[in-house]
Amino acid sequence: MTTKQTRPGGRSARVQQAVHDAVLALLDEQPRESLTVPQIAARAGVTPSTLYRRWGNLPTLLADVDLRQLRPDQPPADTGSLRGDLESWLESYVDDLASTPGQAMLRDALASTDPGCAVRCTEPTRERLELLIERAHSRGEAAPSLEALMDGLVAPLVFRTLFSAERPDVELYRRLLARALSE
Amino acid sequence: MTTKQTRPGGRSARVQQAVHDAVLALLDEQPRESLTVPQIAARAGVTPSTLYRRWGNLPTLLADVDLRQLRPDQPPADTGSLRGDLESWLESYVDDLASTPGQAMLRDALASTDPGCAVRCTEPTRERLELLIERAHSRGEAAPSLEALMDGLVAPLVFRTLFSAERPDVELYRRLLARALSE
DNA sequence: GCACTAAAGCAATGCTTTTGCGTTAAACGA
DNA sequence: TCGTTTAACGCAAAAGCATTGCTTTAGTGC
Repeated sequence: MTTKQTRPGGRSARVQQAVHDAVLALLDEQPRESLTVPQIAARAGVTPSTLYRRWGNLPTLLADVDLRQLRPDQPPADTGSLRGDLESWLESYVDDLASTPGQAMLRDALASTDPGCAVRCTEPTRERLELLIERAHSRGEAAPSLEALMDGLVAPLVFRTLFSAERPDVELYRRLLARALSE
Repeated sequence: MTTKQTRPGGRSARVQQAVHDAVLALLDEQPRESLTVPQIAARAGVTPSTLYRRWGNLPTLLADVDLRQLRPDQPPADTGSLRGDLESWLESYVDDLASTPGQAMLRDALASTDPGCAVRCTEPTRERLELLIERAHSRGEAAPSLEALMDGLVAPLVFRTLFSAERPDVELYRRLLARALSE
């Protein structure tokens, strides 16, 4: 029995890098909606069929690029309290959600044929919140569980940006935060 | 100045009906993912260009059909208390969300190029919850606001079905309900 | 009825996606 | 280091989807 082999080295990696670069470069020149697979392929110096075989379709490809782009985020500022940490995190998180690329990423992750795409796309947020919770614990502060924060903060914010088209305002996330911290 | 005229009678209505029927019939025979616009057009006895001109694209069309299908719901049972009403509503709501067509509708509404699509798709839920709230008030019960229920119940459930692939279980929505009612 | 025009039909066109097959170059063992 | 194996890519043809200009049909109001 042979385990299914993969071959990530050399050429594959180069192609992936070229494609990612091409996507970012193109997104800098035109809106996401007018982006096409053949266009990306051309810019990356690759055949469209390569992209289709590796990613399957455009949303999956874009979600993958966005996801990788999302990572290199600086560690969140330590304000001395969980409430402060969450407040400062919320500010930038709401900005991300409301931004055009942020919304596009959510849409792409959900439109992807790969179900794991949507799951992965919330991973960075989970990790970030988990860090804040651990930090609170190490201070001796009581802190809600990760799930409580996801339900109480992230879910309402994401829900609104997806289904209501109005940007969450400061008052809203203060209210959500107050309620989440009374867990 | 002439107001923009529309012409909903006769033929237009017939085409719309035929298309809706075609979608439902086809969905009964094959998975949503293999559905195409030309296929629907053929079944409805209509040209594809008609569908493209009226709906723009497949997700918008499917979301429209689903939305119309969603309406004729029987009024929710009156259990005598808001908690009971919400519990029984939650049960069927979670079923809807977890079902394949339910998930497909969410995805289509979000994938649609018409932003209003996603908004409309939460309307039935809002109306339903508003009814339960009014009912509670007329009993003299205290009740959370509609927004509080959307944030505390709907948002976490939708978020999970979209981003976590695991079906919300009874324990979860009991917990959410308890918390929402302590508003 | 009659004129007006929104909405549908038709058909040509361009673009995207899929697929079969040959080629290239990682991965691995001798 | 070299040779073998095969995952991943390139190429090109074919299939299918989306778009558009023009024509025809049939609601709507007079």
